[in-house]
Amino acid sequence: MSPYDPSAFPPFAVTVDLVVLTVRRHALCALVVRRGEQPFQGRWALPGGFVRGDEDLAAAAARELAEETGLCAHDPADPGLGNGAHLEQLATYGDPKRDPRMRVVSVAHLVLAPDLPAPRAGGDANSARWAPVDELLPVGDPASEGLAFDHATILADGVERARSKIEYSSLATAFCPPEFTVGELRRVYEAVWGVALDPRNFHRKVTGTPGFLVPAGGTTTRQGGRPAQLFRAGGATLLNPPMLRPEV
Amino acid sequence: MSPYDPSAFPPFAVTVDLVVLTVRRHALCALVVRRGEQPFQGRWALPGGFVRGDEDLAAAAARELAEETGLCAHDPADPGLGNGAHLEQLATYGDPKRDPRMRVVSVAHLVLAPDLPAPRAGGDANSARWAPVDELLPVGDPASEGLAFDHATILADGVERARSKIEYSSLATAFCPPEFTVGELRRVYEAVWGVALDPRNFHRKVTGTPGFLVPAGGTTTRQGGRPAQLFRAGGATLLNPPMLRPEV
DNA sequence: TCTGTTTATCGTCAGGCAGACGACTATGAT
DNA sequence: ATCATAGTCGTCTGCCTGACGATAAACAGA
Repeated sequence: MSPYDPSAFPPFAVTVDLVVLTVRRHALCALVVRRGEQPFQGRWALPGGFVRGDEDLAAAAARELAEETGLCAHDPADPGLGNGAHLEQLATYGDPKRDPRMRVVSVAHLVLAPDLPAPRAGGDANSARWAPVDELLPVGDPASEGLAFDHATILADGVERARSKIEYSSLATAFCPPEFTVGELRRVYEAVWGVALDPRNFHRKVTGTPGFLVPAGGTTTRQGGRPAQLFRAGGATLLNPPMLRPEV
Repeated sequence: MSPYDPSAFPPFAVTVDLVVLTVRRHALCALVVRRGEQPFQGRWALPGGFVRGDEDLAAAAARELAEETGLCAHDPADPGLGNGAHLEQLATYGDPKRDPRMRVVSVAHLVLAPDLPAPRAGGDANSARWAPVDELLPVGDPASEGLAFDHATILADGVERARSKIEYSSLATAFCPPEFTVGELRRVYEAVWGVALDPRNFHRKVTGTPGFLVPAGGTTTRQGGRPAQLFRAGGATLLNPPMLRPEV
């Protein structure tokens, strides 16, 4: 490797793309924005943008997230609360032909957020929306007429990461408001995995895992039925033994 | 986002860095090369290099791997055998100050390889070696006088990925030669996790998991003691239920 | 007010799996 | 022959999970 002569390496553009997931009305949804320019003009795409010259990758992702949703990203290292969403790096996509205009390497990030009011994208309500991932990812069709660029692949990878990670971590609480009931948490698992879980066994599992949930000292009846105890996410981040995703 | 005016985004250099892990003499080892130039001249670093202008990220990683070790990377999508090592993307590191000379974004990849003969790095036997990861990662000291750049962090992330991934996948077989015994596989787990496992329970677990191991139809006594049956890695990639890493 | 519906929560029971560990087998070394 | 080393098969016990019965506490409507 020779000294850093600018002609010794090809120049790349580096972007961040965001897979922002939430649970709305019992469905796992992703944030998508409508493209206003070529290529893929008019098509839906994942939010994202260029990394600035003096900016860390995670900072760029957090900035884009704030610009698109107003969410304050929550550094995993910082256990501060608030309305912070979970943000983590997902993977990097750098196929030479993924953008027809130039060489772009995109560092995708995964964001898990509680259910939010309608997204705001530059004030234009028509240019950003929450879409159920099932609509964005038609079965077995990673390159269909869906999302722009390779964003269907990125979204699929993000969804798979979320599905597997809630198995062995307490990350599902990132989809919930600060205080939530066991039933609300169960509906998160059901929406993300697309399965029905036994309420009694789920209750036993989550309340029996030390450090997973801490009582918040109140009840709510916002789901109807008998009032349910309110909990906050506990300090435990790793679930051992994991919550098993039901087989096919 | 304006049209792609080259002045609208800062130029980046994109590199791949490799965390190449193997098990030698009961210890988890990583491949490191000695830097011949500034900065960090004379220090050990992870192998890596620039991504070419028309090259995919995985292809760049496979090319660097072949250049450094002669190993043929093994695309996870292609279940072909041979001496192919497992290669997967690890994470991307893009702190603006991680390279003092310029803005470099590095896409780290993880390689798991069976024990190899001594590495060859441009014919200079003194410029590349297998080092036990315990020596490269002094306890609680991610920024010590060890590896160059942020490579200690990258290595730590790669080791942690390997440690957790052999729990729920059959990836540990990537550390073994094409035919291996249950005991050899167990010693892989013991080296990667740094624990002792019960040979009887381990044998029951791996032979009882359908699709994990297939008999290769022979025995060997290369480890001493009673001859052991030889196995090949089966088709199953996911271990369910996982192999549990013992608690502290 | 009574009754049905909804959701939450507690209990019971059987099967499966993991950890601890005993027993036996088949090699090579001394 | 004896020992040391590894491999392989079993047993037992405790824990966890899945299936599911039963009870509790709210609301809606007759």
